[in-house]
Amino acid sequence: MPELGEVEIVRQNLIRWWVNKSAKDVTLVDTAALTQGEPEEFIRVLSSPCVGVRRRGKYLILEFSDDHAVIFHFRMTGKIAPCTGVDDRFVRVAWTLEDRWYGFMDARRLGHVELFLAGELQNYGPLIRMGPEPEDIDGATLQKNVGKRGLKNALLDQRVIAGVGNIAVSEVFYRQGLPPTAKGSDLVGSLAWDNLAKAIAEFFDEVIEEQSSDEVIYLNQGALENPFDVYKREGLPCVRCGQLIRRDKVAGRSSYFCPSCQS
DNA sequence: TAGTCTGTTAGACA
DNA sequence: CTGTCTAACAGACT
Repeated sequence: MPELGEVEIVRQNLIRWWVNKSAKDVTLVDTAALTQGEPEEFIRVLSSPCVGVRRRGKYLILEFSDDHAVIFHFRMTGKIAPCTGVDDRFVRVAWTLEDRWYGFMDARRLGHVELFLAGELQNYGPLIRMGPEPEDIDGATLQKNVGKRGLKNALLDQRVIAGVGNIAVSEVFYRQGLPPTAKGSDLVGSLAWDNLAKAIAEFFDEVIEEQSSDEVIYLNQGALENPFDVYKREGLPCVRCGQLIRRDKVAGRSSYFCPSCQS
């Protein structure tokens, strides 16, 4: 669930499911999922009471009562959701809470989990370098962090602003009328930057509002309906002007856009 | 069938 | 500094 909104939904779910409780039946199904820490200690920590769940950008941070923390990163296809048990398809870590099974599921196995002492978190590079959360960043800071480079490339850089992914870029650019190839230097005036910062935060607020559920379903995993305005809508009419949505590769990844509204 | 695409990101390279 | 490419991996789609 790679973008900020989906990770936040998982955070809120875990607060309901796990905080002030202890998991049982903790099983590291795929030892390769654990990229920092020893399996035995990891299982012991996950079995101790969970005292808090935090999020920073796309990183999910679970705090446990014995002064350890566990960080999940879902990359492309990972998620934490209810599951059937250790034999469920794609399950990499499984556990029970109040006799119900939950798991870290990850079809592509690009995601991972890491074990830390609570005090070590402040030395974790990705968190140290991470830019401000969308709800905290102002236009001037965003402009400074982006500089003059390609806007899409910059926004995907987690040091510039936390949590933005490829979907958010397409959707926010559409809402702001920006072509996918816009440069930082194309955005003139503090108002334009304030609006961009606001649009990013609003996009994620809407995702959290509209997609909250026990299991986030990705578009390519059988979601009933595409909830986005342009993302994955190549060849379909723009909802504002009727022109056909196009897909171009920008910064190495697909950008969906309306050639008329975004020029 | 084989090739192409994928909601991420660190690291290599030009 | 900037941009572009790749690998890590595996499933779904054309």
